[in-house]
Formats: sequence, structure tokens, C-alpha cells
Amino acid sequence: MQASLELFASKGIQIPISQIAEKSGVSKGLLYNYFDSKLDLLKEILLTKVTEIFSFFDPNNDGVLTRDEFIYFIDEIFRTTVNNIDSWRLYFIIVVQKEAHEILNKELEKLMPAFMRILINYFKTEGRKDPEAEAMFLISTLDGAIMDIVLNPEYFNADKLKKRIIETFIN
Amino acid sequence: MQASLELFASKGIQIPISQIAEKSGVSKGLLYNYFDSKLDLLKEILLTKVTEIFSFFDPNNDGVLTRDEFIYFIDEIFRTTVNNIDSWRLYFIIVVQKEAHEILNKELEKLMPAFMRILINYFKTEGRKDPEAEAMFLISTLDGAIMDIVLNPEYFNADKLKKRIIETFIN
Amino acid sequence: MQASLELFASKGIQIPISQIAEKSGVSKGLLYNYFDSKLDLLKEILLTKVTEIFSFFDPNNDGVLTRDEFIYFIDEIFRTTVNNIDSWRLYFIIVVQKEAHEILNKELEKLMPAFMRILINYFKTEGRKDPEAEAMFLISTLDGAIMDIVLNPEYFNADKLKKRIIETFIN
Amino acid sequence: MQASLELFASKGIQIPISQIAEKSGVSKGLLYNYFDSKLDLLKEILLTKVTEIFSFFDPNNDGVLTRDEFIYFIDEIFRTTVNNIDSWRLYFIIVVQKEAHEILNKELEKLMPAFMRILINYFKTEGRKDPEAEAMFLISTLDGAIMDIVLNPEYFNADKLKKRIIETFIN
DNA sequence: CATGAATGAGGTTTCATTCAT
DNA sequence: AATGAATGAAACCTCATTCAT
Repeated sequence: MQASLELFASKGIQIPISQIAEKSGVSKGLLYNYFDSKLDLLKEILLTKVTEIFSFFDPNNDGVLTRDEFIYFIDEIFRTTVNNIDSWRLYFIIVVQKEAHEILNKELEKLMPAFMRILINYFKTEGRKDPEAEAMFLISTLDGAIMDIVLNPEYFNADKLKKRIIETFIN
Repeated sequence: MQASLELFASKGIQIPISQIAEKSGVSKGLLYNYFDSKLDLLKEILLTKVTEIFSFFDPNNDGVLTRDEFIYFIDEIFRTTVNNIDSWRLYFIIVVQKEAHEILNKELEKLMPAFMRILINYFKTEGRKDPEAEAMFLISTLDGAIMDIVLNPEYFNADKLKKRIIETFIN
Repeated sequence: MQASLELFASKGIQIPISQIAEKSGVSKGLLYNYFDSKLDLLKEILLTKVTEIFSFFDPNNDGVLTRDEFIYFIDEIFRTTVNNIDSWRLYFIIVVQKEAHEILNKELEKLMPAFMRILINYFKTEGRKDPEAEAMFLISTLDGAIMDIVLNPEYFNADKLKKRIIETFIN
Repeated sequence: MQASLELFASKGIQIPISQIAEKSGVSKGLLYNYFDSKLDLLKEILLTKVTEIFSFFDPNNDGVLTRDEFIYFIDEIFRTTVNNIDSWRLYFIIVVQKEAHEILNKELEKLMPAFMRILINYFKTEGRKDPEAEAMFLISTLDGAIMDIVLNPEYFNADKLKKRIIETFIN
């Protein structure tokens, strides 16, 4: 799975099974003992990685975000981004493809509503006049930052972006 | 080219030539009279669309951005995004793929430096303390907004995002 | 189709496409321009051959069999059998396989009822006491004769079998 | 062997070993402790079943068939057919396939001559003018009846066929 | 006796591309 | 300008068989 994550991320999902097998040091045949198909392998990697990445959101699971937790959350996002470039790149490869999109849909539709609710509540508590717009803006800002860091780490500085984002959304 | 833009955007660049031919109502053979290869077709579409999209940046080409031009520029970005969903989606499909990335590299490396310089100068004129970070942040913010509008138009409202972005970067 | 009929008949339906391609003198790829899949090829051959074989039953299509027509019909059965060994062998290969059986079902269910009705009527007219049993017996007798001639032409003599069958069912 | 008989009979001899293993509740590996290969498994089943089926022919082994023994023989054929649908179906699957045919050849070539000789003698004793043709006709009639009963038990009635066959060959 | 991880040859199918017409 | 028959390389996947345990 590690090998195929790297290959999917760098060469795209049309990478041949044979190369994945070669890189993982097993035969093609054996891959099919573990995964029903190439798509199945892709799905398993994605779900594993996406849940792994999302796992630190609202870690105490109380459904409420304090300001400290908000900052922690931003911190963690950037930390995980820098540490999981491949996973994130694969995530974007999938998410960007209309047809392939639905591979993740089930999982995302489970995670997103709670996430949105918590965020909106946070901005309400912070006294923003349009908390929903604020949540929407935060998400798109983070999406952009993560994407740019993942795709062009030499141009986009994670720490500076993080600092500026916190500035924008605190106060 | 229109047919293949739509297909590339919705099904990914691994869509078979045969389907492109079918959708455009011409034979596969004829496609090869106009384009040397599938990659060539993809490149031509991309360059056409990308230069089309980028064409309105700094329209008077004087290398300086006034505040009004800055606002106009943001306006145009959002207008063009909403009107060119397919082009943008294809842009992301390409940009996200490491290998495929270089298809655009040449063109982007021609456009980006000027664009960055103008932006940095603008933020300098506006008195920001770290104009480079500000330019970087603007770009990633726009990338995120555009991507989210393109991929999930039902969740992300272009007008609200535009308003909030202008708020963030003016003053 | 001729090549694959011969190969299917002699080596069974698990014959590789590559051998069919080779024997027909075309590439594997081209086969897939004409037939959607190997199964599709098999189906087309079968339907072509089965309708071809059944085509001479009740040729004037009036739904009634005279004694002369009955004899003509037996004659033709044996003539076609000797001339279409491969088609018949393929027919048995398919019909014998439970799962594969349904490939032909649709076509056979269209042809069989009319065939049975005509036969039963014939034996009724001939004054047999159990015309249905007689029709059933005729069919199974023919099935056996055809199969044995097809599978072991060196042991089973078509003319002698035909003569003996006519003896059994006339008077 | 029971599991594989059923699977071979219903899905054909190209059924994967893995499914046989699964249905029999043992591992693929263990199958290879008992049978050298898939073909070997098939052969052992076939021989077991075929000799089982043929075992009641001329039970006292004196090489002569009385009229009572002849009737008993027909009786037994139909009884065994109804009770061994799977075995018979597998028999036809093999016999119909030219290549696969030879799996049985050795065994059949051992059994058939004696069987034929006895039959021909019987019809000679009964005073038929062409005893060989009569034997040939009997065998093909039985082949047809058995095949039709095995493949379409809902259409072909074993008892009626048996009665009609005895009628045809006695007197 | 029993497993199941592992393989590799070979199967079906896809598809970019060519080319005669 | 236009077709579509044709190809061949390479893709995905299957499966009989082996073997360490």
C-alpha cells in the first residue's frame, strides 16, 4: 500500500499494476490475493489515508471547538500536510476527477457534516456576522494552502501561510 | 477541442481517443490529421484555455496594478471561473499530476514571474509589511476558492467567497 | 467466424482468442472491432449456425406436416448433420454445459414450441395413441443419432440410422 | 470428489480449483496432496463414475444377454440415469469435447467392444436381419434418451421413453 | 494432514496510432 | 478532408501449481 500510494501520487492512477508489484517487491498475482482489483486497491489506500488524516479533527470528540482547539487544529493541518505530501496529492488527484470523485464520496459525506457544524458553531461563538460564509471561506483557504504546499513546496511556505491564516480567522 | 475538453475534464485524461472521436462526430483517423497525438491534443486544449483564462490579467500590460485594477482582477477571476468550469477542472487535473505537470510548466513559468512581481509591488504600495507572503497567501486563497467552486459549486458560493476575499486583502 | 467455429468445436470454448486470431489471419485487436467479447463471438456464431440449421424445418411454414414432408424432414436432418459436423459439435458443447446453456435458451425457446406442436399434430394425424410421447421419443432418437454421428462418424452410419428411424416412426 | 463432480458438471471443466477447494471445504494446497493436477482430479472422478455406471452391464459377466437380461439392462440404464444426473452430464461434457475425449478413450475402448459384441449377438439371437445396425440404433437411441433426460428433465419423461424403447427393440 | 502465501504464464481486453483508400 | 480496418503493445486479471511452514 505504501508503494502504490507513492506511485499513484506521483504517476497518477493509471500507473500499471505491474509497476506497483515491482516496487512493492511482490508478484502481480499476489496483489490480487489482497485486493480484488486495481480500483479496490486505490479505494483501500484512499480510505486508510483519508481517515488517518481526518483523525485529529476535534480529537476529544465533544463536538465543540474552543479557540485553542481551533488554533491546534490549524497547526495540525499544516503539520500533517507537510508530513503526508503523497497522501494529499493522491487525495487531490481523485477529488479533481469527476468520475473518480465518488470513490471518496461515501466517506466524505460521513465526515463533512459534523465538521461543518462544529466550524459554524465556532464562528458563531466568535461573533462573526455570517458564520457559514466564514466556515466556507476557511475551508477553501485551507484547501488552497494545502494544495499549493503539496504541489509547489518550493514556492509556498507552510509556516508563513499558517501564520497569515490564523491572523485572518482570529479576531 | 470542445468535445475533448469536456471529456478530459469529466473523465480524466485517460479517456480513449475513440470516445473523443465519437463525441466530436469525426473519425479517429481524422483526429490524427489535426493533432499529432493524444498528448498533443491535450496540450493544445490546455494552452488555448489557459492563455484564454489568463488573458485578462493586467490587461493594459503596464506592469502596475492599481487598487481598482486589483478589484477588477478579483472580479474577473471569479467571473471566468464560473464560466469555465471545464477548463479549470482540466487545469487542476493536469496540475495535480506530477508527471503531467510539465505539460503546463513552460507556459506557467512564462506567465508566473511577471504576475508575482506585479502582485508583490501592489502589496508593497498598499503598505503591507510582508508583501511576498501576502502575494503567496492571495494566490493560495484564490486557488482554494476556484478549486472548491469548480468541484463543488453546490456548496461553495462564488459571490460570498469573492466578497470575503476582497475584505481580507483590501485594507 | 468460420475459423472460430472450427476451433470452438474442436478445442472447446476455452480456446484462446489469440489462436482464433491466428487461424483467421487477423490480429486479436481486430476481433474486438467486430465482436464485443469472446462470449459475444461465440453467441453470434451459435445463433447464425442454429438458425441456419433449423431453417429447413417446415419450409413452407404452413404449420402442417404431411407424411412426405415428414420424410423430407428426416432426410434433411441427416443431410445437414453430415454437412455441419462442426456446428453440431459446438451446439452440443454449449447445450451440455449448464451455465452456458442459457446462451441458446432465448433462441431455442422461440423455435421449439412451434416445432413440437407441428410434430404432435403429425403423430395425431397418423393415429398414434400417445402423440406427445411419440414426439418426445422422435426428438430424443434424433438427438442421439445426430450426436453419435457427429462424435463418432467412424462407428455410426448416418444412412442406416436414418432408414431405421423412418421404419420406426412410419406406420 | 463429490463437490468437484457437481461443479464440473454444472460449470464445466474450466471451473477454477479455488472454487472446488472452497466448495469441498479444504484448502487448494490439500487438493494437491490427493491429486497430482486438476486434470488428474477430473480423470479420477470420471473413471470412478463411468465404471460405476457401466458396472451393471452384463452383471454375471457370461457374455450372453437373454431377453430378460436385456430388459433388465434397459431398466437399469434409466434408473441409473435419473440417479446420476451430474455424472452423466459430466460424461457428456467430456465426450463432446474432441480434445478432452481422449481422457475417456482408454477406458471406453476397453468396455465398448465387449458391449457391442454382446449386443450384436443378442439381436442375432432375436432374429433381426441387420443385427449390427440394430445395435448401433439402440445405442444412439439410448444416448439420445439419456442426454435429453439429463439436460431437460422437465421436458423428457424417463418412464415413457423407456417404455417406448422397449417396444421398439422387443419383437 | 493441512494451510495459504506466493508465483508466473497466459488469458481477455483496451487503445493509441497507422495507413490504404 | 475523411474514413475505418488494422495492428501491436500493454493493460488488467485469472489460475494451476508450488512450497515453506
